[in-house]
Amino acid sequence: MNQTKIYDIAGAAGVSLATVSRVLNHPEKVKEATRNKVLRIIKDKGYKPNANARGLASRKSTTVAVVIPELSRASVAEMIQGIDDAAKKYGYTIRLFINRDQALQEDLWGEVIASSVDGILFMNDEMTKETYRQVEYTPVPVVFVNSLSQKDTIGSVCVDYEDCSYSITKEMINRGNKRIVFVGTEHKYTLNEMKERGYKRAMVEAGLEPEVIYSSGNIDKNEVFFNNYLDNNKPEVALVVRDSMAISLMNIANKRGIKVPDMLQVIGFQNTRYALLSNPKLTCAEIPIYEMGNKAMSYLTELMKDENANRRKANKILLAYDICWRESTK
Amino acid sequence: MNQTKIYDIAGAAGVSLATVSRVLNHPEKVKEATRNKVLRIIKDKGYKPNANARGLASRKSTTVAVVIPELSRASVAEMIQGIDDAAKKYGYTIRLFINRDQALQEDLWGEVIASSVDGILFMNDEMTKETYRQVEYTPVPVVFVNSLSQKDTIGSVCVDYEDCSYSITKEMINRGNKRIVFVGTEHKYTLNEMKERGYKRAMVEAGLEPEVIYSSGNIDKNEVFFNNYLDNNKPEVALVVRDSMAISLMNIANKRGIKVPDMLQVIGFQNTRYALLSNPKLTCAEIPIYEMGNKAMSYLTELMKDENANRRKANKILLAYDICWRESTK
DNA sequence: CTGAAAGCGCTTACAG
DNA sequence: CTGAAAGCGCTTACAG
Repeated sequence: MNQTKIYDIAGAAGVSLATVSRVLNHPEKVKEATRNKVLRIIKDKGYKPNANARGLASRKSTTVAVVIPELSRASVAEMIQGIDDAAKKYGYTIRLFINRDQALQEDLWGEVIASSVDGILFMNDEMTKETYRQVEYTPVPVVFVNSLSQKDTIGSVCVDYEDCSYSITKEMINRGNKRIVFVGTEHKYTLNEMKERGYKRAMVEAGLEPEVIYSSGNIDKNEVFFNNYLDNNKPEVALVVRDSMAISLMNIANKRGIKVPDMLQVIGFQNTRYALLSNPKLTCAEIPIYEMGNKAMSYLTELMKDENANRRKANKILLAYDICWRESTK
Repeated sequence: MNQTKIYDIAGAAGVSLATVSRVLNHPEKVKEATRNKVLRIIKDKGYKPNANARGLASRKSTTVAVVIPELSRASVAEMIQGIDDAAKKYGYTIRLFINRDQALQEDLWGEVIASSVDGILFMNDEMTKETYRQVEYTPVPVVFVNSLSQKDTIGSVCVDYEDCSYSITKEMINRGNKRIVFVGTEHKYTLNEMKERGYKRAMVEAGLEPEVIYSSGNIDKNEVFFNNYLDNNKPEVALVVRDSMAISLMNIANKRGIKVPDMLQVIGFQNTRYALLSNPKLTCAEIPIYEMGNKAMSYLTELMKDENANRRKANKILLAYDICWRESTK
């Protein structure tokens, strides 16, 4: 019930509490014999230093905040897995902040800062000027994950979605397809806009007419929307920003007798488990989500170690993507 | 850069820091005029109390640990969503601990306790004696989520999976089906065992032979396994513990020309988005995952308020489930 | 209703 | 290499 204190360890080891503290934080400053003795007692008693006291005294907490818009997306979960693995490696624990409501972002950010974390991993769907301002005033290092920073004072780890979208589009054009439609989301996301730009660039370069439609994230609405669209259109290829939407589209096409991939090819942008459970299996961009989280956390630990991090130019780390060709393309 | 301290507020308001502290923690003890003045200055300066100092002085941290086996399951994400909403309501923040490796659970638990959280929400796939022992020695309240506690000193919020499985099986028997197979996971999970028990009970009661097979969580392996199974078996109904496995099975059946639901009916146990994106759409148990997280967090706040919580008998809260009949059954 | 003071459990210059 | 002491930023009895 009563947790062991540093005093108890000091007492049992016959040293001062300063020495126990040093064993924990600067072991090289303690004579080996003393150190081993203290270490043994710490282990015996199962002593764990109180995190609050430690944080208060050292002005460090060895915890990082992970700020995400929501959790239910498969990609977010996998990213956090990557973050957590790196965090464990460097001895950090994670404090989760879910920012469901954009309007409340400023409040949330206040909470994050007050929680006295040593650094922040920030994933945000929409980067506004306000967001950048907030981040720049933050007293601890911040790294964007799965978003590209526009300021070179703020680091980010991302994938070049524009380039990815461009490549896929170009490849499909090279394969002889002409009518390629880009399916985005009604709601504007910074990342989806990158994809849209890449698509448009490839189409325009090839002298083809870009065709962009926007659908909802809701499955029922999607089905109505896609049915309507297919009533009047016969695209050869659909590039769909979200896997769930891509699968929805394939299901609708199938029901209408439009064979995938023979009559319509469909490509998604994430390699979630959905992609493998669909029938036919979805071709999609392979985004290294786990690595993104992992790299971002590693990078953040570097910044947290570096006193002058905030004055230095920040890195933009772009991870390589891949394309997973499967059954929904020919 | 330099955060405002409680001293700054006290200075600006012309009161002692004790008064500022009271405004924050026991506002009713402060005269209204003083309180309002202090509150205004707090707001003006954007003051947020340092969480570590607060935690140290009050021996409370207003943070709770959420311990989960992994994050990539859709159900876990949704549960955390529910937890987070309740946490926000009561002013708690969440600290996430991912317990990927059962063997390391004891270490993890040590970390959790050292992090000086006020309470713990614990989701665990396998409840061992060791686990119970750990939990009982924990100095703060613990609530199991999506697991049923066997001890009446430990509270839990769950669904009666056994009953759920029993009902579904019975319903399918009533509809005239005889050959009903239960598809579990190779790896043993406490929850899946509950489902298996319910299934068996219904079968035995009806004088039917229970038939249980175990498959892997891995999609590729599943496909091989299901193909093998269907080579030699013609079940009328498959009850599958995991949605992704259920969908895999449907896809395989489809490819083999086994029409779902005409020749084979498939039922899942979670209502994830997979269920809606499958073709045909999967019939499944509707487990109130979000509510589970939400209720568990609410219950935990009650326990955290109650000094004697650990001496009282704990609640077992069983949430109602539903069944979502869709296209994969007839 | 308010203030002065002790104390929460650590870390880290500063001496030695 | 080690100890005594100050201090981190709060909260909360205790007086008044």
